[in-house]
Amino acid sequence: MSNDENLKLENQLCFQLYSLTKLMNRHYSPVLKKLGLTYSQYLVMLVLWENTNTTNNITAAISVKQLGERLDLDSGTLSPLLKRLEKQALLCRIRSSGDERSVEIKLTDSGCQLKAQAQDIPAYMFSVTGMSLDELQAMNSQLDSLLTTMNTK
Amino acid sequence: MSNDENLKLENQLCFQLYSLTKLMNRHYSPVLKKLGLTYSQYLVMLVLWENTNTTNNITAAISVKQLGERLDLDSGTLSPLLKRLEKQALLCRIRSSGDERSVEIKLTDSGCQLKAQAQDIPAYMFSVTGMSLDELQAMNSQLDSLLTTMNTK
DNA sequence: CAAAATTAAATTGCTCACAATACAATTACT
DNA sequence: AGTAATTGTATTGTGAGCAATTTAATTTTG
Repeated sequence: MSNDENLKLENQLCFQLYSLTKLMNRHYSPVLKKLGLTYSQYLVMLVLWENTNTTNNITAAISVKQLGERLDLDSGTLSPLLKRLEKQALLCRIRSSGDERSVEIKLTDSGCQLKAQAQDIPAYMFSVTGMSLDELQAMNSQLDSLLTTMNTK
Repeated sequence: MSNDENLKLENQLCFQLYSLTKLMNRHYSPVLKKLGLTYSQYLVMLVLWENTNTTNNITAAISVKQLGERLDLDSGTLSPLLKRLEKQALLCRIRSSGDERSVEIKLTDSGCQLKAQAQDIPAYMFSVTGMSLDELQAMNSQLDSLLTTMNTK
Protein backbone atom coordinates (compact mmCIF):
# COMPACT_ATOMS: atom_id res chain seq x y z
CA MET A 1 0.00 0.00 0.00
CA SER A 2 1.29 3.46 -0.82
CA ASN A 3 1.87 6.02 1.86
CA ASP A 4 -1.00 8.03 0.55
CA GLU A 5 -3.27 5.01 0.86
CA ASN A 6 -2.07 4.48 4.43
CA LEU A 7 -3.03 8.00 5.35
CA LYS A 8 -6.58 7.51 4.16
CA LEU A 9 -9.10 7.53 6.94
CA GLU A 10 -11.02 4.52 5.83
CA ASN A 11 -7.95 2.29 5.95
CA GLN A 12 -7.27 3.06 9.54
CA LEU A 13 -8.20 0.65 12.26
CA CYS A 14 -7.86 3.36 14.87
CA PHE A 15 -10.37 5.60 13.21
CA GLN A 16 -12.88 2.81 13.13
CA LEU A 17 -12.32 2.05 16.79
CA TYR A 18 -12.65 5.75 17.56
CA SER A 19 -15.86 6.06 15.55
CA LEU A 20 -17.32 2.90 16.96
CA THR A 21 -16.60 3.93 20.52
CA LYS A 22 -18.38 7.22 19.95
CA LEU A 23 -21.28 5.37 18.37
CA MET A 24 -21.50 2.94 21.26
CA ASN A 25 -21.60 5.87 23.63
CA ARG A 26 -24.47 7.41 21.72
CA HIS A 27 -26.45 4.21 22.06
CA TYR A 28 -25.66 3.95 25.74
CA SER A 29 -26.42 7.57 26.60
CA PRO A 30 -30.21 7.57 26.40
CA VAL A 31 -30.40 4.25 28.22
CA LEU A 32 -28.04 5.29 30.98
CA LYS A 33 -29.69 8.67 31.29
CA LYS A 34 -32.68 6.87 32.84
CA LEU A 35 -30.35 5.73 35.60
CA GLY A 36 -28.74 9.15 35.85
CA LEU A 37 -25.38 7.78 34.73
CA THR A 38 -22.81 8.52 32.08
CA TYR A 39 -20.97 5.64 30.47
CA SER A 40 -17.86 6.11 32.61
CA GLN A 41 -19.97 6.29 35.72
CA TYR A 42 -21.74 3.13 34.60
CA LEU A 43 -18.38 1.36 34.33
CA VAL A 44 -17.56 2.35 37.89
CA MET A 45 -20.93 1.08 39.04
CA LEU A 46 -20.38 -2.21 37.20
CA VAL A 47 -17.19 -2.82 39.15
CA LEU A 48 -18.90 -1.98 42.42
CA TRP A 49 -21.91 -4.14 41.60
CA GLU A 50 -19.61 -7.07 40.93
CA ASN A 51 -18.44 -6.95 44.52
CA THR A 52 -21.91 -6.73 45.95
CA ASN A 53 -24.30 -9.39 47.04
CA THR A 54 -27.60 -7.92 45.93
CA THR A 55 -29.75 -9.68 48.49
CA ASN A 56 -28.00 -8.38 51.58
CA ASN A 57 -26.05 -5.44 50.15
CA ILE A 58 -22.80 -6.65 51.60
CA THR A 59 -20.17 -4.83 49.66
CA ALA A 60 -16.49 -5.53 49.74
CA ALA A 61 -15.07 -2.02 49.68
CA ILE A 62 -12.69 -1.24 46.90
CA SER A 63 -10.11 1.51 46.88
CA VAL A 64 -9.81 4.25 44.27
CA LYS A 65 -6.51 2.71 43.29
CA GLN A 66 -8.06 -0.71 42.64
CA LEU A 67 -10.89 0.88 40.68
CA GLY A 68 -8.33 2.70 38.60
CA GLU A 69 -6.46 -0.51 37.85
CA ARG A 70 -9.65 -2.26 36.89
CA LEU A 71 -10.85 0.47 34.55
CA ASP A 72 -7.44 1.76 33.49
CA LEU A 73 -8.19 5.27 34.72
CA ASP A 74 -6.14 7.53 36.95
CA SER A 75 -7.14 9.60 39.93
CA GLY A 76 -7.41 12.70 37.77
CA THR A 77 -10.38 11.09 36.09
CA LEU A 78 -11.77 9.10 38.98
CA SER A 79 -11.65 11.67 41.77
CA PRO A 80 -14.17 14.12 40.31
CA LEU A 81 -16.26 11.31 38.83
CA LEU A 82 -16.57 9.57 42.20
CA LYS A 83 -17.50 12.83 43.85
CA ARG A 84 -20.37 13.22 41.40
CA LEU A 85 -21.59 9.73 42.18
CA GLU A 86 -21.29 10.49 45.87
CA LYS A 87 -23.35 13.64 45.37
CA GLN A 88 -26.03 11.41 43.79
CA ALA A 89 -25.83 9.27 46.93
CA LEU A 90 -24.93 6.16 44.95
CA LEU A 91 -21.72 5.56 46.88
CA CYS A 92 -19.63 6.91 49.69
CA ARG A 93 -15.93 7.61 49.90
CA ILE A 94 -14.31 6.70 53.17
CA ARG A 95 -10.71 7.42 54.06
CA SER A 96 -9.24 4.04 54.94
CA SER A 97 -8.43 3.58 58.61
CA GLY A 98 -5.63 1.15 57.85
CA ASP A 99 -3.90 3.41 55.34
CA GLU A 100 -4.87 7.04 55.54
CA ARG A 101 -3.70 7.66 51.95
CA SER A 102 -6.29 5.31 50.58
CA VAL A 103 -9.97 6.03 49.98
CA GLU A 104 -12.43 3.18 50.04
CA ILE A 105 -15.52 3.23 47.85
CA LYS A 106 -18.68 1.61 49.07
CA LEU A 107 -22.12 1.46 47.48
CA THR A 108 -25.00 3.01 49.35
CA ASP A 109 -28.30 1.19 49.48
CA SER A 110 -29.66 3.15 46.56
CA GLY A 111 -26.45 2.53 44.64
CA CYS A 112 -26.93 -1.13 45.26
CA GLN A 113 -30.56 -1.03 44.24
CA LEU A 114 -29.73 0.66 40.97
CA LYS A 115 -28.23 -2.62 39.80
CA ALA A 116 -31.71 -4.01 39.20
CA GLN A 117 -32.42 -1.25 36.71
CA ALA A 118 -29.23 -2.07 34.81
CA GLN A 119 -29.93 -5.76 34.34
CA ASP A 120 -31.28 -5.46 30.83
CA ILE A 121 -28.72 -3.06 29.45
CA PRO A 122 -26.18 -5.62 28.23
CA ALA A 123 -28.85 -7.55 26.36
CA TYR A 124 -30.16 -4.37 24.82
CA MET A 125 -26.73 -3.26 23.67
CA PHE A 126 -26.08 -6.72 22.29
CA SER A 127 -29.23 -6.43 20.21
CA VAL A 128 -28.06 -3.08 18.87
CA THR A 129 -24.90 -4.66 17.51
CA GLY A 130 -26.96 -7.07 15.43
CA MET A 131 -24.30 -9.70 16.03
CA SER A 132 -24.71 -13.35 16.84
CA LEU A 133 -23.31 -14.63 20.11
CA ASP A 134 -20.55 -16.40 18.22
CA GLU A 135 -19.57 -13.25 16.39
CA LEU A 136 -19.58 -11.30 19.64
CA GLN A 137 -17.31 -13.77 21.37
CA ALA A 138 -15.00 -13.95 18.38
CA MET A 139 -14.64 -10.20 18.28
CA ASN A 140 -14.25 -10.08 22.05
CA SER A 141 -11.30 -12.40 21.92
CA GLN A 142 -9.72 -10.55 19.01
CA LEU A 143 -9.98 -7.25 20.78
CA ASP A 144 -8.72 -8.89 23.92
CA SER A 145 -5.55 -10.11 22.31
CA LEU A 146 -5.04 -6.75 20.65
CA LEU A 147 -5.39 -5.10 24.04
CA THR A 148 -2.83 -7.47 25.48
CA THR A 149 -0.37 -6.89 22.68
CA MET A 150 -0.64 -3.13 22.80
CA ASN A 151 -0.44 -3.02 26.57
CA THR A 152 2.94 -4.67 26.54
CA LYS A 153 4.67 -2.37 24.09
CA MET B 1 -25.45 -16.40 30.21
CA SER B 2 -26.85 -15.10 33.47
CA ASN B 3 -27.59 -11.46 33.99
CA ASP B 4 -24.77 -11.24 36.46
CA GLU B 5 -22.41 -12.63 33.86
CA ASN B 6 -23.66 -10.09 31.35
CA LEU B 7 -22.88 -7.25 33.71
CA LYS B 8 -19.28 -8.38 34.08
CA LEU B 9 -16.84 -5.97 32.56
CA GLU B 10 -14.76 -8.52 30.76
CA ASN B 11 -17.72 -9.83 28.82
CA GLN B 12 -18.53 -6.47 27.37
CA LEU B 13 -17.55 -5.59 23.86
CA CYS B 14 -18.07 -1.92 24.55
CA PHE B 15 -15.62 -1.89 27.41
CA GLN B 16 -13.00 -3.45 25.22
CA LEU B 17 -13.60 -0.92 22.48
CA TYR B 18 -13.43 1.84 25.04
CA SER B 19 -10.21 0.52 26.54
CA LEU B 20 -8.64 -0.09 23.17
CA THR B 21 -9.48 3.39 21.94
CA LYS B 22 -7.83 4.89 24.99
CA LEU B 23 -4.82 2.65 24.47
CA MET B 24 -4.56 3.62 20.82
CA ASN B 25 -4.62 7.24 21.85
CA ARG B 26 -1.78 6.68 24.27
CA HIS B 27 0.32 5.20 21.51
CA TYR B 28 -0.53 8.03 19.16
CA SER B 29 0.06 10.83 21.63
CA PRO B 30 3.85 10.83 21.85
CA VAL B 31 4.14 10.41 18.08
CA LEU B 32 1.68 13.19 17.31
CA LYS B 33 3.18 15.44 19.92
CA LYS B 34 6.19 15.79 17.62
CA LEU B 35 3.85 17.30 15.04
CA GLY B 36 2.11 19.38 17.67
CA LEU B 37 -1.18 17.56 17.12
CA THR B 38 -3.72 15.71 19.18
CA TYR B 39 -5.41 12.64 17.72
CA SER B 40 -8.56 14.54 16.79
CA GLN B 41 -6.53 17.29 15.21
CA TYR B 42 -4.60 14.62 13.31
CA LEU B 43 -7.87 13.26 11.95
CA VAL B 44 -8.81 16.70 10.67
CA MET B 45 -5.42 17.05 9.05
CA LEU B 46 -5.80 13.63 7.42
CA VAL B 47 -8.99 14.76 5.74
CA LEU B 48 -7.39 17.98 4.59
CA TRP B 49 -4.28 16.20 3.34
CA GLU B 50 -6.44 13.86 1.29
CA ASN B 51 -7.69 16.80 -0.73
CA THR B 52 -4.27 18.26 -1.28
CA ASN B 53 -1.79 17.73 -4.03
CA THR B 54 1.46 17.80 -2.12
CA THR B 55 3.63 18.96 -4.98
CA ASN B 56 1.79 22.17 -5.72
CA ASN B 57 -0.27 22.62 -2.53
CA ILE B 58 -3.50 22.97 -4.43
CA THR B 59 -6.16 22.31 -1.89
CA ALA B 60 -9.82 21.81 -2.58
CA ALA B 61 -11.35 23.73 0.28
CA ILE B 62 -13.73 21.81 2.50
CA SER B 63 -16.41 23.26 4.72
CA VAL B 64 -16.76 22.70 8.44
CA LYS B 65 -19.99 20.89 7.68
CA GLN B 66 -18.30 18.47 5.29
CA LEU B 67 -15.49 17.89 7.75
CA GLY B 68 -18.08 17.11 10.39
CA GLU B 69 -19.78 14.58 8.16
CA ARG B 70 -16.52 12.92 7.33
CA LEU B 71 -15.38 12.62 10.94
CA ASP B 72 -18.80 12.35 12.54
CA LEU B 73 -18.24 15.41 14.70
CA ASP B 74 -20.42 18.45 15.22
CA SER B 75 -19.58 22.13 15.21
CA GLY B 76 -19.39 22.16 18.99
CA THR B 77 -16.34 19.97 18.72
CA LEU B 78 -14.91 21.24 15.46
CA SER B 79 -15.18 25.00 15.94
CA PRO B 80 -12.74 25.28 18.85
CA LEU B 81 -10.51 22.55 17.44
CA LEU B 82 -10.19 24.33 14.10
CA LYS B 83 -9.42 27.58 15.85
CA ARG B 84 -6.54 25.90 17.64
CA LEU B 85 -5.18 24.59 14.35
CA GLU B 86 -5.58 28.04 12.86
CA LYS B 87 -3.63 29.51 15.76
CA GLN B 88 -0.86 27.06 14.89
CA ALA B 89 -1.02 28.40 11.35
CA LEU B 90 -1.75 24.96 9.91
CA LEU B 91 -4.99 26.07 8.25
CA CYS B 92 -7.18 29.06 7.69
CA ARG B 93 -10.91 29.46 8.06
CA ILE B 94 -12.59 31.53 5.40
CA ARG B 95 -16.24 32.50 5.39
CA SER B 96 -17.56 31.18 2.08
CA SER B 97 -18.37 33.88 -0.46
CA GLY B 98 -21.06 31.74 -2.08
CA ASP B 99 -22.87 30.94 1.15
CA GLU B 100 -22.07 33.23 4.03
CA ARG B 101 -23.22 30.67 6.58
CA SER B 102 -20.49 28.28 5.59
CA VAL B 103 -16.83 28.37 6.62
CA GLU B 104 -14.24 26.88 4.31
CA ILE B 105 -11.11 25.26 5.68
CA LYS B 106 -7.91 25.46 3.71
CA LEU B 107 -4.43 24.23 4.56
CA THR B 108 -1.66 26.76 4.80
CA ASP B 109 1.72 25.94 3.30
CA SER B 110 3.05 24.74 6.62
CA GLY B 111 -0.09 22.70 7.16
CA CYS B 112 0.53 21.12 3.81
CA GLN B 113 4.16 20.49 4.55
CA LEU B 114 3.35 18.76 7.80
CA LYS B 115 2.01 15.86 5.76
CA ALA B 116 5.55 14.70 5.03
CA GLN B 117 6.19 14.28 8.73
CA ALA B 118 3.09 12.13 9.10
CA GLN B 119 3.93 9.65 6.37
CA ASP B 120 5.36 6.99 8.66
CA ILE B 121 2.73 7.15 11.37
CA PRO B 122 0.32 4.57 9.93
CA ALA B 123 3.10 2.03 9.47
CA TYR B 124 4.33 2.67 12.99
CA MET B 125 0.86 2.23 14.47
CA PHE B 126 0.40 -0.91 12.45
CA SER B 127 3.58 -2.32 13.94
CA VAL B 128 2.31 -1.53 17.43
CA THR B 129 -0.76 -3.68 16.86
CA GLY B 130 1.43 -6.69 16.13
CA MET B 131 -1.13 -7.82 13.58
CA SER B 132 -0.59 -9.24 10.13
CA LEU B 133 -1.99 -7.36 7.19
CA ASP B 134 -4.64 -10.05 6.76
CA GLU B 135 -5.71 -9.77 10.37
CA LEU B 136 -5.85 -6.00 10.08
CA GLN B 137 -8.05 -6.11 7.02
CA ALA B 138 -10.29 -8.75 8.55
CA MET B 139 -10.80 -6.67 11.66
CA ASN B 140 -11.27 -3.55 9.58
CA SER B 141 -14.12 -5.12 7.69
CA GLN B 142 -15.72 -6.50 10.85
CA LEU B 143 -15.63 -3.13 12.53
CA ASP B 144 -16.89 -1.57 9.36
CA SER B 145 -19.97 -3.73 9.21
CA LEU B 146 -20.58 -3.17 12.91
CA LEU B 147 -20.38 0.57 12.31
CA THR B 148 -22.87 0.27 9.47
CA THR B 149 -25.29 -1.78 11.53
CA MET B 150 -25.18 0.50 14.52
CA ASN B 151 -25.46 3.62 12.44
CA THR B 152 -28.78 2.53 11.04
CA LYS B 153 -30.58 1.79 14.30
C1' DC C 1 -42.57 39.44 -1.92
C1' DA C 2 -42.86 38.58 3.12
C1' DA C 3 -43.14 35.31 6.82
C1' DA C 4 -41.78 30.88 8.27
C1' DA C 5 -38.70 27.14 8.24
C1' DT C 6 -34.23 25.42 7.65
C1' DT C 7 -29.32 25.50 7.69
C1' DA C 8 -24.23 26.38 9.14
C1' DA C 9 -21.37 27.90 12.76
C1' DA C 10 -20.44 29.39 17.09
C1' DT C 11 -21.15 29.51 22.03
C1' DT C 12 -22.19 27.71 26.67
C1' DG C 13 -22.15 24.28 29.97
C1' DC C 14 -21.24 19.65 31.46
C1' DT C 15 -18.34 15.42 31.77
C1' DC C 16 -14.31 12.76 30.53
C1' DA C 17 -9.24 11.63 29.87
C1' DC C 18 -4.92 12.71 31.09
C1' DA C 19 -0.41 15.26 31.97
C1' DA C 20 1.69 17.58 35.55
C1' DT C 21 1.95 18.90 40.03
C1' DA C 22 1.18 18.95 44.98
C1' DC C 23 0.67 16.84 49.34
C1' DA C 24 0.22 13.87 53.05
C1' DA C 25 0.90 9.15 54.60
C1' DT C 26 3.65 5.19 54.43
C1' DT C 27 7.74 2.42 53.66
C1' DA C 28 12.67 1.73 52.95
C1' DC C 29 17.21 2.69 54.15
C1' DT C 30 21.35 3.84 56.76
C1' DA D 1 15.33 7.39 64.90
C1' DG D 2 15.73 10.32 60.90
C1' DT D 3 16.05 11.09 56.09
C1' DA D 4 14.82 9.64 51.49
C1' DA D 5 11.90 7.39 48.31
C1' DT D 6 7.47 5.76 47.22
C1' DT D 7 2.50 5.57 47.21
C1' DG D 8 -2.52 7.11 46.99
C1' DT D 9 -5.32 10.79 46.19
C1' DA D 10 -6.55 15.37 44.85
C1' DT D 11 -5.99 19.55 42.03
C1' DT D 12 -5.10 22.32 37.92
C1' DG D 13 -5.10 23.03 33.19
C1' DT D 14 -5.93 21.52 28.34
C1' DG D 15 -8.49 19.38 24.74
C1' DA D 16 -12.16 16.61 23.49
C1' DG D 17 -17.30 15.26 22.60
C1' DC D 18 -21.87 16.54 22.78
C1' DA D 19 -26.53 18.61 24.11
C1' DA D 20 -28.77 22.82 23.93
C1' DT D 21 -29.09 27.36 22.53
C1' DT D 22 -28.05 31.43 19.65
C1' DT D 23 -27.25 34.08 15.49
C1' DA D 24 -27.06 35.04 10.88
C1' DA D 25 -27.80 33.51 6.18
C1' DT D 26 -30.46 31.00 3.00
C1' DT D 27 -34.46 28.50 1.28
C1' DT D 28 -39.26 27.39 1.26
C1' DT D 29 -43.87 28.48 0.84
C1' DG D 30 -48.16 30.80 0.97
